[in-house]
Order: sequence, then C-alpha cells, then structure tokens
Amino acid sequence: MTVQHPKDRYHHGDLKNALLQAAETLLAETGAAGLSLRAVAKAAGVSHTAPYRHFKDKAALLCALAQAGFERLRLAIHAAADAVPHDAGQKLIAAGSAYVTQAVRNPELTRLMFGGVTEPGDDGASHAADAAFESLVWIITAGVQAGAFRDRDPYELALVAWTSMHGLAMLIAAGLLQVDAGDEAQVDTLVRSVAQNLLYGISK
Amino acid sequence: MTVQHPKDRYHHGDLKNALLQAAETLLAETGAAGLSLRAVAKAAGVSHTAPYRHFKDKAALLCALAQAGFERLRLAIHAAADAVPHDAGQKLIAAGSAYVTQAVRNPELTRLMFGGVTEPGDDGASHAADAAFESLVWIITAGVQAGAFRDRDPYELALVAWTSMHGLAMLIAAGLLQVDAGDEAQVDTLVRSVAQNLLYGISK
DNA sequence: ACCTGAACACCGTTCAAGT
DNA sequence: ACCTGAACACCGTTCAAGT
Repeated sequence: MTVQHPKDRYHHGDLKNALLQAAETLLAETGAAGLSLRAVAKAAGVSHTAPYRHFKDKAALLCALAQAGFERLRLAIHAAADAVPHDAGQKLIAAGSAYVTQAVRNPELTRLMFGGVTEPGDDGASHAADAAFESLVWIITAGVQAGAFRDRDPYELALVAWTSMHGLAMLIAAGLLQVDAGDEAQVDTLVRSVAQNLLYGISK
Repeated sequence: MTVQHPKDRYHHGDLKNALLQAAETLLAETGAAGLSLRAVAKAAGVSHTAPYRHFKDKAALLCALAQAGFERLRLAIHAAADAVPHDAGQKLIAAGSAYVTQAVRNPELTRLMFGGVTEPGDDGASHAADAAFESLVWIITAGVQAGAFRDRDPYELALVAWTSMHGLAMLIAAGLLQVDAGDEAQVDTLVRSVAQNLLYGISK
C-alpha cells in the first residue's frame, strides 16, 4: 500500500505536466488575468509552493504554456499545408485556416501567446514563435519556386500573408469580429475571403 | 487659504481624468499585468479606495483606457487619410501607417485594447473600436466609388485591409517583429511593403 | 529531490465613518 | 458628493523544515 492513489504520481516526475495541463484548463476558464498560481497548484493537488520546484515563477509557467501553443500552431500549419498537394495558393489558405482555427478554439491561449509574455526574447517561447512563422515562410518559398507567387523575397511575401492571417486571428480572439464558436465553416469563409483578396490584390 | 494646492482640484471633478492619466503612465511602465489600482490611486495622490467613486472596478478603469485608445486611433486614421488627397491607395497606406505607428508608440495600450478587456460588448470601448474600423471602411468605400479598388463589397475589402494592418501592428506590439522604437521610417517601410502586396496581390 | 506550512508584502473590494 | 481607514479574502514569493 504505497503508491496507489494518483496523487502519488506527481511525486514521480509528472507534476510539471500536470501543472501545465491544469493551467491551460484554468486559462480557458478565467483568462490570463484571473489565473492564479495557487489555483493551478490546487487543481493539480499540490501545495501552493510546489510549482516553484518546476517553474521559476508564474511568468515562467505562462511562458511554457505559450511555447506549447506555438509548437501546436507550427504543427497545425505544417499538417494543413501538407494535406493539400501542389497548389501553393491552396496550401496558403489551408495554413491560414489552421492558424485562425486554433485562435478561435483557444482565444485565451492565443491572447497569452501574443500578449507579450514572450518579451525576454531569449526563452523558448519566442523560439517556438519564430519556428511557427518559418513554417509559413516555407510554404511561400515553395510557392515562389514553383512560380505561383510574384518573384519577390519570400520573407516579404510571407510577412504579408502572416500579418493578414494573424490580424484575422487576433481580431477574432479579441472578440471584435464575431464568430459563432462552433461554426468552423464561417472561419473558413473568412479565411478564404481574406486569402483571395491577398492573392489577387484589392486594387483594380 | 482653502483650495490652493493642486491636490484640492481632485475634489472638484478632476480625479477621474487624473486617474486615467496616471493609469496610462503606469501602464506604459509596468504593463497591464503589473498595473495595480492602488498604485494608480497613489500616483494620483488619493487613497486606494477613491477610484471606486469614479470606476465600478479595476476592469472599468482599464476599459476606459482602452476606449480612449480606440478614439485616438480613429482620429489618427481619419487625419492621416485626410492629409492625402485623391489617391485611395495612398490614403489606405497613410491610414495603415497611422494604425501601426500608434501600436509601436504604445505597445502596452495596444495590447490592452486588443487583449479582450472589451469582452462585455455593451460598453463604450467596443463601440469606439467599431468606430475606428468604420473609418477604414469609409476610406475603402470612397476608393471603390472612385474606381480605385475591385468592385466588391467594401466591407470585405476593408476587412482584408484591416486584418493586414492589425496583424502588422499586433506582431510589432507583441515583440515578434523587431522594430527600433524610434525608427518610424522602418515602420513606414513595413507598412508600404504590406500595403503594396495587399493592393496588387502576391499571386503571379 | 520533492513537497509542505508559516510568513511577508502586496492586491481588489467592501463598508462604516468622516467632511 | 467625495474621500478615508480598517478590514477581508486573496495573491506571488521566500524560507526553514520535513521525508
């Protein structure tokens, strides 16, 4: 009768992940402002000082959460683009859709990711953010090489694609662009509209 | 000898503005997370409960701050577009530049404005946000009528313009796009690059 | 190594009380 | 009307102590 009840698992190296998972759940419920380290610890079933064994402070935990968000974002972009063969424009639309969809599904996480927790710059979160952007650059670069996009610096083209999709994602996450939470077709319509105008220009 | 020292002016209806001004200063220094109502009150020279005479709670004060930011944004967009006669594309670039410039100069305020404080929806902040967006719609609408832009729903065209400029502004405010704080020419270059691609499309 | 409990300085908010 | 001071429940963080 020693290590049967689940609480004991936290003494075996799982606490860090348990804390991150609890934090993400609380984040979605209360928002970053209302998230307290003590509540996270309580949700994970440990004392309110236990998290300091795994995270330097509250900011470090939020940073780790943001980093995980960026990594998921990179994977989602990658997977979405890979699922569409050949057509670079369609790949871009699929990637943008993945980007915006994650924001719609996790508005609080999105606000955390792009809310400046990643200020220090030297930490893993900004690295993960850069990697997510790189995945967009690759799509554009491939498109330029395939002759689908204008013959410019892929970074410049990727930047405008990134800003468009990011802006759409952030406006939705901020609640300034109303989107029915469940209606993913609506998200797709928005993304396609923005992407069409982006691909062919709004000028006559 | 009754009302000579400035503190007394707060007893004459100025406290609300004094609090807002103190809050904006502290916001720029510490960020929204580190901003405490008690520190704002102290900076304004009143007790820590005095703000409750003018704001329902801390969120209400932050909301008022965001609202002021949206109003300034609308005025800046309006002024920038007005300063460029005739050419709709140039008006759009000027408006976008004003949008991004405000974000570069006030990153913390920008994060506050678009960080979801305006959730309730029924308050003045979201109204002010809508008004700022409307100022972009007007520019596009005028451009469509003048035959400068594609003959589509101006809202759709304004949305893609908005998302692009908003995305650029937010990436800079989040620190993901490095911009020298003082270098406004760099901001202008970025805006022009995004606007060019937006106007003429990235597709070949 | 990993976790606890007491302690400290802070915070938002409420409320009775002062002018 | 407008502001104060004490009070309450909470918070992040530190630290000595336990196993």
